[in-house]
Amino acid sequence: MKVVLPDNAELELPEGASGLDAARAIGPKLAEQAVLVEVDGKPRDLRLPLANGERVRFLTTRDSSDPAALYVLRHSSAHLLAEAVRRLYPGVKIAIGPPIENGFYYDFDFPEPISESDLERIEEEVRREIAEGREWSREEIARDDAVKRFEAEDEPYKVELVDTAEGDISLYTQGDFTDLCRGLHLQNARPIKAFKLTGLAGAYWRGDERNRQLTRIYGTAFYSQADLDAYLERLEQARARDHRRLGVQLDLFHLDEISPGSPFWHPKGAVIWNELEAMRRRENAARGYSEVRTPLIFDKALWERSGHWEKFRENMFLIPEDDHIFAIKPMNCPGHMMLFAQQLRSYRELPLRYAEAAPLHRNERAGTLHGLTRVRIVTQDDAHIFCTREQIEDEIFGCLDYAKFVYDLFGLESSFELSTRPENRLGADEEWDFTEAALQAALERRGLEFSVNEGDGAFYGPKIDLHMRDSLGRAWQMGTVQLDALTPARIGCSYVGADNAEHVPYVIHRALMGSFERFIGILTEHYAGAFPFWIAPVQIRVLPVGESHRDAAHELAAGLAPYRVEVDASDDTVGKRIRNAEVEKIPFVLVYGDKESEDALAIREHGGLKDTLSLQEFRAKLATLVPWQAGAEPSLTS
RNA sequence: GCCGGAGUAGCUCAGCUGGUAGAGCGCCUCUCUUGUAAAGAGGAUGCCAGGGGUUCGAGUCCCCUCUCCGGCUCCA
Repeated sequence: MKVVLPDNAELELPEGASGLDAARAIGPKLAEQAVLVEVDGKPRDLRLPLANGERVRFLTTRDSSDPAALYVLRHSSAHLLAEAVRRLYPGVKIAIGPPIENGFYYDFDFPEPISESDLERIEEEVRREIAEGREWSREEIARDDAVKRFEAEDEPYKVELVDTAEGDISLYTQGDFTDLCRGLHLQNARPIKAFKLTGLAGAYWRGDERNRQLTRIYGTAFYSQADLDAYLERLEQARARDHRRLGVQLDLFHLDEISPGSPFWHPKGAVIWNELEAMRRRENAARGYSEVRTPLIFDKALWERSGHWEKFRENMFLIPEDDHIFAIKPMNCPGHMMLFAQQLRSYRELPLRYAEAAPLHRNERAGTLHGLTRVRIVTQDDAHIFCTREQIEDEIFGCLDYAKFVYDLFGLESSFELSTRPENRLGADEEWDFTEAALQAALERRGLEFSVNEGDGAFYGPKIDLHMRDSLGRAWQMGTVQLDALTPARIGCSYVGADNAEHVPYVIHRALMGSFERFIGILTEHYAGAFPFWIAPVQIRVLPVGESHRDAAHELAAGLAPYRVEVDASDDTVGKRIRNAEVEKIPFVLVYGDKESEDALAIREHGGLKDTLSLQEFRAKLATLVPWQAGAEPSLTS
């Protein structure tokens, strides 16, 4: 048989030859260094046979940053970890140990709990294994034999995995350790040049909290020590962008245990908030939304009608009052629907778009709070659009266009996800066919790349979510656009159609930034605290050189209205005051002394770029930095 | 809610095996009046998260609670 190499050359091989055989046929060095073979673009274990006509490409230890090559390295590292743990902790049961984005983990059921201090000795044991040398071999066995084998070893988790595994059962063995595993694995442990255990955590068996909690050991591995060092360095830098750290450093907000998950916004943080709020109002007005205000607390009766009482009560803050109970709203929808339902509505009023950025409260489970990204007070840039069936696609399109406008304004990279009908749902399949198609059509019409999350929609309709990552790579949901064909009827929303009959409107729930709290958290990390001019808490700082320049500096600052300008007339040296402004990440510093005048301002941008401009020129430059002043008037793209 | 870790000055952190608390930055005062990332000198600052216990004596050891951190689970 023949296989095709990347340069299109054909390689003649005996029937049934493996990837490793092919590598040997090309050269001993390649065979030694190969870690996997890509067949028609898909990774395959070197030990598996190739077939006639397949296009092959070898990845070697030199492809040290290739995700597939790292995956193999880390998968094998996980097996070394399991071997070490079994040797050091007799009686431990092993569960699963896959490679993940930046490393790998392995889940164990320890007879006695272990702590972080144990990691060091486990790590040493793995290093010893690597030094001693390990080779992996692969075998395929019958399902029954696999069950017997793991029962004999008293490995109940493995038995369960064999039971639910699909396809052939394969085993990989290194040293005296054999694991149920689909692969792929290295030929031997030599390529593992850097190995590090990074953490310890609890994790439920099969990700279900009703199951037993296992101990998960996280680690990472690289093809070189330098790669590991670089990875740790990147992590360190990412921590410097962490909004929780920057929030305190830049005096934006703080949290206090007197009200967990509820930030205190300091003056500088409030400036950012208010700029976002101004943007929200300006855009909403331009895009045909009406601002409304609805109560913060409602009688439990409303939540019973909306369905929240049944589904969301655990997350609601309740206020008992004599013989009935109020609840602080965790969402705006019921209030907006009450508002809609208060009058007899005509189809001529639709689409009707209600916007409200009210503070919502959600009693999140203890242990889930996280800086600004997981809070108990959630101020969504919320809106509800009441529309007819025919208007759905256009309205979804409008939401997506708006979302894109907001994200582009900040240069944020987001991913759109379409979530479709869940198993547990209400409504006929034809209805879901229609609504899912409408959402997809809107996504395509707006030209957005999106992924599909099958079965992850709400029980009342499909949705489109926007996700972003924080500085440490954790994904957070930001915006959401959801179609709801159920709640409006429950609250009693209806309108009179052209046919003079009563109809229930569809409602689109949508928040684009998501919440101000989370959005500012993500923005802080995105900009590493150096906010763009238009939302910077302090936009310009004027530094009078000496005492005699202070009055002129104040005049200059006044002349720069309405920008947010401060004069730093403290006794510190000019050098120190510049440093302070840099540390505070203020966009512009004007040093004002004998050499400066309105015709010649000494301008320093954050980062050190210097320029001399007249006041007029400087103002013209500033105007270009404010999106809606620079002629970027909002417009519906279509 | 679960597993593991941590809470010391406004911030970042030191405080070994128990003997009553420290540094740098910041803050205050004084001197200097500054030219593009740190002038100099002096000073103040703590319920050592909260509560209970062991001890002659607890920041340090034990127990409980709260909060935070890393995960898991959850997340309309």
